[in-house]
Amino acid sequence: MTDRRPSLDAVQLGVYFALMEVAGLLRHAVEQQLREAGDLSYVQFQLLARLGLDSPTGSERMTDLADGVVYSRSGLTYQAGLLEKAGLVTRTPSADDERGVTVTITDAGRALLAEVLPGHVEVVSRQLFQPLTRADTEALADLLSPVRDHMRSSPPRSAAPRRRR
Amino acid sequence: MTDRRPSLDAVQLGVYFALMEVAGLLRHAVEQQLREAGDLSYVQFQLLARLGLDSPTGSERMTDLADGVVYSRSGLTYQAGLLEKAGLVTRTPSADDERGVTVTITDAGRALLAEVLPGHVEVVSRQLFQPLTRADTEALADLLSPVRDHMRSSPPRSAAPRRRR
DNA sequence: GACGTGTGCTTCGAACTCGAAGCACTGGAT
DNA sequence: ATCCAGTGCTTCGAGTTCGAAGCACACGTC
Repeated sequence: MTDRRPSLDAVQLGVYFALMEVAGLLRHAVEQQLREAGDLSYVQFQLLARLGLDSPTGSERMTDLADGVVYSRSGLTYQAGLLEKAGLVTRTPSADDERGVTVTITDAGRALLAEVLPGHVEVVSRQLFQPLTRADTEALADLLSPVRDHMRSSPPRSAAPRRRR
Repeated sequence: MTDRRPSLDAVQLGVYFALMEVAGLLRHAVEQQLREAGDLSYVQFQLLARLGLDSPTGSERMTDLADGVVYSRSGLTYQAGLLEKAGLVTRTPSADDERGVTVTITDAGRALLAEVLPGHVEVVSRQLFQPLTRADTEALADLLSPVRDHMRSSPPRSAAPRRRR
């Protein structure tokens, strides 16, 4: 019988730390650029990108958005409020489910997104992909995908068990 | 002449998003475990781990710590204060440089670190490495290392230009 | 050895973040 | 039809985060 107690060897620890450090540094670099280019926080950019680029309709429900960007629901309410105040998105009650709120990107939102995107891409390109060959990038994609899928299968934040009353 | 304007293709975009999502989800999972096991935030754990595991002496200067965990200096002052109040680290003026502050992990800090580490490792192991083979892990290590080194070479946070007076 | 720029850390205020609790609607069971 | 547990979102309070400004020391030049 093998050791049930999982442990991490040096390589694994290295990967873990490197992953977190890379993500942290990248996020930082990106955050700075976004702040300068469009006065957006990273989260706000993520929300706009998700609505403007990933979603065919430009709309999504709050919870899906929150899970998509790995963010707390209450935090999303706050950020969505800011974006709405800035006229970049609109919030409307969902058609089918009266509880739900649908967030939709506005034309102004799309315009701002288009404005900051080149610089954003530039930073990511330089920081993340410069040291990687084409083949490296593809290898990385193949390695990260299963991990992401695996992690997603864990119950998402929104499914956090509620306190028993 | 190739296009000077960097752009990201679908694969690169996927890698970028996957990377950030994986890091975010992993951080979350780990954060929960740490909170339950030892009432530590992720940052606090990182600080203790860096002092207790990476540093031979168990000490490091504030700025190095801040850069190491990708964190603002002022934030580090705050967290170091909390850790000190909890008796997990000590802060003493540096011997050679009167401006510097050396942070050192205490025995209590080491004890707590040892206590939460197994659970931490367990979470990382399950969330991050379960879908990866041994070879995958090594490949990932080889891919992330150059990226991390590349990013580190950019001026660190602490070197942020100060406002001209 | 006095000056002045640079660096290390802290303080400060404002903004952000989170989970818990609360409110509103849904959908299945009775 | 009524209940009630489940879900979607917001509100709330407490804690955290950041950059800018401030203070103290270091190290170069003169």
